[in-house]
Amino acid sequence: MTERISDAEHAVMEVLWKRAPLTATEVAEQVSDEKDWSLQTVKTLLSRLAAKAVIGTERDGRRFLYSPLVERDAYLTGVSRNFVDRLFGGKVMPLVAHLAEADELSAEDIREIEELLRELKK
Amino acid sequence: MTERISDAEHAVMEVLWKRAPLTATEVAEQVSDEKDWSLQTVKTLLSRLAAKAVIGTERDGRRFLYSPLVERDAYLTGVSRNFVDRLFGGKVMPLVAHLAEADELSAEDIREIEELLRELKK
DNA sequence: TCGAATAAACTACACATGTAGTCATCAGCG
DNA sequence: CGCTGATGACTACATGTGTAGTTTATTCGA
Repeated sequence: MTERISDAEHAVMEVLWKRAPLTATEVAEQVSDEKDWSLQTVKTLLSRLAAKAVIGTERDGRRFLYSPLVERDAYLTGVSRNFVDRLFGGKVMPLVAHLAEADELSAEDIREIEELLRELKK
Repeated sequence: MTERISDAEHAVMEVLWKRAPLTATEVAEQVSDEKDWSLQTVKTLLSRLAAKAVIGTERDGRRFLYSPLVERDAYLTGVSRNFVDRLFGGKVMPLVAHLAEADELSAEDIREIEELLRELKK
C-alpha cells in the first residue's frame, strides 16, 4: 500500500534518495538543477511528503532534516508493478515487445537485457 | 504531445479500443465489468475525453457514437516512454532488472523475452 | 540589544480528477 | 397528442496537485 507520490514530489524524492538527511534549503538547491521552483514550493512538497510519512523529519535546532522513509527500490517496484498491471495486464513481455516495436530499444539495451536474463536463469 | 489520460479515463479508453464506435450506454455496460460507475460518470469521462480530442463523436440521431482518435499502440508508446524516462533515466534495462529482482518475472516471462530479443536482433 | 536573515507553519488558488446529480430535449408508445 | 424514458448538457463538489505568498518565531551578527 505504498503512498502515492506525485510527479513534483518525485523530483524531491530523487534528491533525498541521492543524499540524506538534508535541510529544506539544501533540497531546494539540489532540485533547482532540474526544476525552477521557489524555496516555498519545495517546502510545501516536503511537508506533503512528510504528511504521507514517505519522508521523516528530524529536528536540528531551528530547522528540520529530511530523510526518505521509503527506499527508492521499494518505491520503484511498487510503481512499476502498478504500471505494468494497468497498461500491460501485468505481463512484462508485452511492455518490452512494445518498446521494441516502437524502436525504443537500442542494440545496447537489447544486449544488456539479454545479459541480465542470462544471469537470472542461473 | 499526447494528451494526458487519467486512470478513470483510461478504463473507458480500453473499452473503446476493444470495440468502437459505441454509444455512451454501451460503453457504460462494458466498463461496468471492471468498475462500479454510474452511467453519468461514464458520460462525464466520455465528455472529457472528447474535449481533449482523444476520442471522436459522431452523431447518430439523438445520441452519439464514440470512437478513439488515438491508437492504443501510440498511447502505450507515449506513456511507456514517459514512464521509463521519469523513473529509469530513459533506460529500459533498469526497469527490467528491477522487475526481475523483485521476482516479478517468471521463468516463462524470461523465456518469452529472450525469444523476442532474438527476433529483434535479426 | 535590535534588526536582518532564516526557517517552519499556515494560507491561497487555479486546474485536474473521481464521482455523480439535475435539467432540457426529443422520440416513440399508448 | 401528451407522457415516459433515453440521452446529452450543464453543474457540483471533495480531494489531489502545482506553485507559491504571508505570518510568525528564532537566532546571529553589528
